[in-house]
Amino acid sequence: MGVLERRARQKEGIREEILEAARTLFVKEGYESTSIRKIAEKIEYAPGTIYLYFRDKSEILDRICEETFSRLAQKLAAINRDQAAPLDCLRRGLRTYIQFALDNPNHYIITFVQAPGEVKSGESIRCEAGARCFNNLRQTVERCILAGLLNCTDVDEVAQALWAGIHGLSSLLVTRTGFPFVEQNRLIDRVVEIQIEGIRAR
Amino acid sequence: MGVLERRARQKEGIREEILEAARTLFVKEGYESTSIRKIAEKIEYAPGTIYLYFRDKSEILDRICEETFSRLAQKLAAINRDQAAPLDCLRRGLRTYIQFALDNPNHYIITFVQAPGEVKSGESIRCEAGARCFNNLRQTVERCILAGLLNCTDVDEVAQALWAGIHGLSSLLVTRTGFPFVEQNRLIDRVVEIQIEGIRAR
Amino acid sequence: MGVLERRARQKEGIREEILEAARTLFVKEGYESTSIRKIAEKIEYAPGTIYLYFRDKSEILDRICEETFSRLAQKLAAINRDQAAPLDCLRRGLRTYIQFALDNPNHYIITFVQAPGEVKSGESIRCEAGARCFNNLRQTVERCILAGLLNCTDVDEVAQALWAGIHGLSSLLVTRTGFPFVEQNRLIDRVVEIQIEGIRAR
Amino acid sequence: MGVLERRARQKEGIREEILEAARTLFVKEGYESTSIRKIAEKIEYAPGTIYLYFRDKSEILDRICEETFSRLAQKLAAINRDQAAPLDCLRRGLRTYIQFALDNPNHYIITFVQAPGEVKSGESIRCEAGARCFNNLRQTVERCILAGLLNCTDVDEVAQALWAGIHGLSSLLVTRTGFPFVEQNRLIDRVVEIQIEGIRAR
DNA sequence: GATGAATGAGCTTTCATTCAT
DNA sequence: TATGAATGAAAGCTCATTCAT
Repeated sequence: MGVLERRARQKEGIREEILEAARTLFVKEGYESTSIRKIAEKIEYAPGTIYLYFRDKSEILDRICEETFSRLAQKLAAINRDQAAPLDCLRRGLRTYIQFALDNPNHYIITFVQAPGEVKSGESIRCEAGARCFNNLRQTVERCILAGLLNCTDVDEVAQALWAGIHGLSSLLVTRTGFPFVEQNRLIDRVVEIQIEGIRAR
Repeated sequence: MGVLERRARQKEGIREEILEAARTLFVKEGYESTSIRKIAEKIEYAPGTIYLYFRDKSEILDRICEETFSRLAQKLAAINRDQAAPLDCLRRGLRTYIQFALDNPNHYIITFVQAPGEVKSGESIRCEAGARCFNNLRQTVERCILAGLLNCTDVDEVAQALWAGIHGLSSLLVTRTGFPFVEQNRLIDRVVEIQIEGIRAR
Repeated sequence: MGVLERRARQKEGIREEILEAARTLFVKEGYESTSIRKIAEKIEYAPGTIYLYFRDKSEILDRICEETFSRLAQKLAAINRDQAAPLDCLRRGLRTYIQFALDNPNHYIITFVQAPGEVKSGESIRCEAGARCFNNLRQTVERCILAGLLNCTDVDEVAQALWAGIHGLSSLLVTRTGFPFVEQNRLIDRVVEIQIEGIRAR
Repeated sequence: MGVLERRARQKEGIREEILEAARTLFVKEGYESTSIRKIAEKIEYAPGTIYLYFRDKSEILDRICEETFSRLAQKLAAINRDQAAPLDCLRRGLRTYIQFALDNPNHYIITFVQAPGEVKSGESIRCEAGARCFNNLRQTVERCILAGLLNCTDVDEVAQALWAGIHGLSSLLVTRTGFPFVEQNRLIDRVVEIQIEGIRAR
């Protein structure tokens, strides 16, 4: 891409370009191995330019995580607003979560998989944002319990258990790409059904 | 004890010290952020000394992963050999896996959580070793299916779904230590029961 | 030299400064013993700065050799174009070669004296460039042979023998500076005359 | 080679083994790139053992050079003692020098080619030893002059010019092994004849 | 806003050398 | 005599970051 074309880009788009480039590189090379230089090269700007948009490298990571949480929370909130049968809502919520991970593997890995200890700053921010995200799942579970559909009445216990199930599948699918998984949709169906069947009152 | 023997033990001791220091730092700071210098400092040796025991940095990681897989595989194999009711075996296998993660959080994170892409060398070795590890779970599932106890007859499908469930819980518990989980044992019980109830034939 | 003075230097001169410093050090300390740090120190810049101008250490060496070959080839080519008596051309060519070595001892040592085996990269490039350089001498010899002036008609044999003679003198003069040579010009005259007399038809 | 065989070697042979291994490595890898460790490995001893025989690395280099000069000087002295026709003696001296270089390329490169500046210690020793070596050639030249056979009566001037010629050929042949030289014996004959013809009185 | 030259600290790794055994 | 563990220094190189322009 030539200089002129680059100049023609929307100026306010640079921030997004940086985030996108960083996201890709953070996952492909790892956060530590991704240098500001490489990000700058990818978007064809000088290294110094990055610092006009972000305080430092870790802030880029923070923004990526925030953005991820926010987008996932939005998707889950939409399901919450749905008036369908609670158990169907829950099922759809689980699927939505998994699908989000598959659709945004880079986002997911950076935000949900990488151990927080690997990153210096912004941890609390991300945890709080993660909690907001988690609350959507929690509310759907609550509706199921209020409707007497579950075999356990502790909202948090169930919500956390479900989160564990779908996070496990999501993280394995996006990080262990070399593993010989059975056909993906079948596996997703199975995991979701196990969770639903496993909590249903009988 | 002869001089040679004592020397050999001393040497072995330093090796272990290095591995232990590395394990801690790899998790606290991440593999990339952990420098040989920092490991050497922690055990109060000169940086060069590390190279008397390990070819390079990645070999340290390889040894840690190998050790982890090997220890977990051993635990799971023991359960496989048990002649108890298949479903009980399975239940115990799931618990054992989770407990292993809780007992060896550093091992678990490095080996199972960190995205393989973050690490250059030894990947295939670790993946193969991981597969061996997974096979133990698979065999237990097979026994359950042969006994007609499950609602699904695809061994791999079930085994992978179960792995997802327990890996999800394990990784969340060891990496999201700041998250307000419900009482740990209760959560573990719940997750295990969900998986078992979710696959049981009715 | 102070910081201000350094700042005042032409930016485009830094490349040359690096090359000059490297040339000196490569000869004084040897290529291997010359560290990037030492080069940087000599020109009063940070080590990393070198890498803004050269990909790595061997590229500095490559540039120095290239430059040397190119400059010598140019000088020799000029003599080739001369229409004087062939034997006079040849005599002048030999003198020019020796004078070049004396005028650029560092260039000469690095490019012609240091054993190629000591250096890993760029070897073929330098050998090829050296061959181009040698061809100029070869052409002058050819003219002498075609004019029936020599006692041997094998162009390569004569050219290589002459090269040996003048390279021997050049390399001794620039490397064995402590040796009690007779007065330099007299020695040069003698060597050149020996070569010319030694190949002349009688 | 096993440990037992190694133990069986003559103890006083270790010094020689070290020198031989060092000689090979110094030329193949360069002095700087040859580590004490590599020398020790090659002879299957511990690094520390080297220091029982040599004060430091540079002393190894010194001993190699000394040995080389001594052996060459011996060969040339033998020719000096010969009572043949002076010019024949000289011719044989030149050939002997070149043949020595070809027979001991490693020795020759280390001692005569590598710029003295590349090496820190022992320089004066080697130069002095080199001078002793040179004196043999000088004496043969003197005999030729006393017999009125040469076109120049300055012993040093002629001797140094001859040294230049044969050193040039020798160093090119042993260092530029990739260069497409004409058949070696023909080239040697030519160079020797050029030197002899170039100094002969007419 | 954007540049890119420059820095200083840090990296992994190798080295010559020492010394207790 | 010989070992080999250990060291401190230094290597080549990359980094996040700054700042004059």
